[in-house]
Amino acid sequence: MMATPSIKEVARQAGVSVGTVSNFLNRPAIVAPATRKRVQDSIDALGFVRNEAARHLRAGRSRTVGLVVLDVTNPFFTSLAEGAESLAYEDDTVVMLCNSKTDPVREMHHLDQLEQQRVMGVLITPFDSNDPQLGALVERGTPVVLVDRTADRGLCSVSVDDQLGGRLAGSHLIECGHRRIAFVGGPFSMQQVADRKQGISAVVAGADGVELQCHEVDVMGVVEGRAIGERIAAMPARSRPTAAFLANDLLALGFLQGMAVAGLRVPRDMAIVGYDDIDFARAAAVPLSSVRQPAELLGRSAMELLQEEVEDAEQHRHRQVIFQPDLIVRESSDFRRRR
Amino acid sequence: MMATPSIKEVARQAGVSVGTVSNFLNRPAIVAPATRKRVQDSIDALGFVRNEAARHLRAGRSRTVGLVVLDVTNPFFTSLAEGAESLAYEDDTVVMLCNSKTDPVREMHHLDQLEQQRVMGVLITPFDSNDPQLGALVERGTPVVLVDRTADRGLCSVSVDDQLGGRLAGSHLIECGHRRIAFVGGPFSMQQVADRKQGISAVVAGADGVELQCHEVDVMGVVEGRAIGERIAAMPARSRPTAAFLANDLLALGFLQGMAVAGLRVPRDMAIVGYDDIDFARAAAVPLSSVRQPAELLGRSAMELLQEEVEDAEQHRHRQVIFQPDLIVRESSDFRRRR
DNA sequence: TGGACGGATTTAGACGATTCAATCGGGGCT
DNA sequence: AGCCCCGATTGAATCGTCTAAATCCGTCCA
Repeated sequence: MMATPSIKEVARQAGVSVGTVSNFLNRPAIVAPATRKRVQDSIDALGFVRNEAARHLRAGRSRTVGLVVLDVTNPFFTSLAEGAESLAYEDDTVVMLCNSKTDPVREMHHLDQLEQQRVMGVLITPFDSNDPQLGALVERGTPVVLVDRTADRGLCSVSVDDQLGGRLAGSHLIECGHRRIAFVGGPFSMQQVADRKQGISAVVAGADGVELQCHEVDVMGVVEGRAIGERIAAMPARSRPTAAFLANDLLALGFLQGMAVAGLRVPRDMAIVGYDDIDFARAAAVPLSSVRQPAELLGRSAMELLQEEVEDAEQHRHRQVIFQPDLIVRESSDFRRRR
Repeated sequence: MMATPSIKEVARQAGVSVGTVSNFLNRPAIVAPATRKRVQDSIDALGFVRNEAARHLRAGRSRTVGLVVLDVTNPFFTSLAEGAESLAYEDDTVVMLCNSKTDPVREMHHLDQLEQQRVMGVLITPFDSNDPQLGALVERGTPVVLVDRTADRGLCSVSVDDQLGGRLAGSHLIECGHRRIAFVGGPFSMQQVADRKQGISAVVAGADGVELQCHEVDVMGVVEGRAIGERIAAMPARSRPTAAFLANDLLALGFLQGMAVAGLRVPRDMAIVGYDDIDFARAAAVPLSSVRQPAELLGRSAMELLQEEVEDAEQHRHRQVIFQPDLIVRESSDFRRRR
């Protein structure tokens, strides 16, 4: 039951000082080849594994980045995490994935833990970007990059133009001849959702005789989408919308299921446009039109901004990067309704 | 640009020694109320945050548990993580969620990182439970609990009787009158998949005139399920299976989509039984029959075993906990075929 | 031959929190 | 008044690694 050996035991076994072992680990070039071999052998023999906590303590900062997302089960966020991780990997840092589940309490808990761990930085899709807790974290010196949300104050952020996304979806549906359109998303207090709503509202307002019905949900998941779908399907055909724009693809997939259950055909009876363009969207029973966000790129860029800030904190200038969304038209909305 | 204050500055500001501050943090009861207040005030004033790395170094072990899963996008695993996390939360420990994506290289990388961080322990659904890397980790003293997989050697594990699950699904389909049944899953080298297959094979072998077709996939996701579904749907009705048992619900959902695309009705033309009973299963266009695994309980139990082992490493005896699965029958298989 | 040079290695603190033995101080008891 | 006791507090050592400065030891050149 020997404890994990430390650098000290490696040094003793190899007949060198701890400094040399440390040099071997960090700057092998300055260690003589013969010594190098002896140290390597001792490391192998003892099964030495670096103690990250000690390195971290000494270095003053850890090699871990916290990534706090709203929903790990949403492929959009896992793609995003993928992107962040791929960059981190090259940089020999670790991403700690935290799931806030759109719950401010959980979010806070995670932020606490991450701060105690003195993470290099935090990438976060915050529930509320004006959260004082988040502000305090920044205040105390942890670099924070907002993800999928535009920073207003002095922070870096990486986001997608959600209003444009909303406009793209709206214009498309209007062009297809729809005059009663539903918007589903929530909570409306979330900036992303509000922006997408505002986007479609704007184009609807600019078109004659087009009406927009908004439905708010607490959580944007499949189950909620299906429930709303069934409710809308139950409306009399006269007043029922003929198209729906859902604020994410999970909602849209659920909505699609709701249509199937209610016996409405997609896209003939109901056109559907989702958001995010996750893989499921393409693979759905009726392939889903969706506003694509470059999820992986978002993750990569956020990590890039963070690395930039960490490397040169002094003269770092916060930047807000904004990407453009694309509308991907598939079968679920591809039906030209006659006026 | 002040650095984060340490316990030392808190002590100075409060006019006490560092020992007292530490006592305040760890054993507040033995600190005099007046002192307590002064320390608390200083902490608030300075915005002190504990340094986890230092605690960890001193304590010799961290308050983090690594959880390595095969696929974070699979709700089964996120439920499982949920369960593990809920217990960890009570115990003031942190769960580090790692996604191996069914890739041994990624898995290894995560194990390396976790070991360097000297995590309290690792909960893992390994790609291959005989991985020497995993053995080495255990050898060097990190407690490991296998999840959703039964340990053979000296390890704790928490799993579900997958053979029973396979038998349940098989019996059900046979009772419904099906004589040509497909099994889809993969890779077959994974124990869980192999067991489920073996379970259904056993009951099929015990029934007269029933035939089982097995299809192997690399990854058990929606996309793969749909592809297999379309392939099977394309078979001539004469030889096409009338029922399918899928080794997880993602496959089953994809398979269901494949049926819809091909114009086959579920359950009339094709009965479907999935595995895991994730939320999507109930919410699917045709509600999915599924073999339910108590995912959250699995996570909780695994964490429990780990905590047990950590608390009393000396006289800990490894245990293999096995739960029973339940078959949940829903519409996708609820059709009594005449012989 | 002596000194300077330079590469390889060692030495000696940190880093921040914890812990335990040592000390302090005040109150109560004889 | 003297002493003891006990709760509260302090001080110092420790965890494992890193780094800057110091040392060592050949070698080369003047």
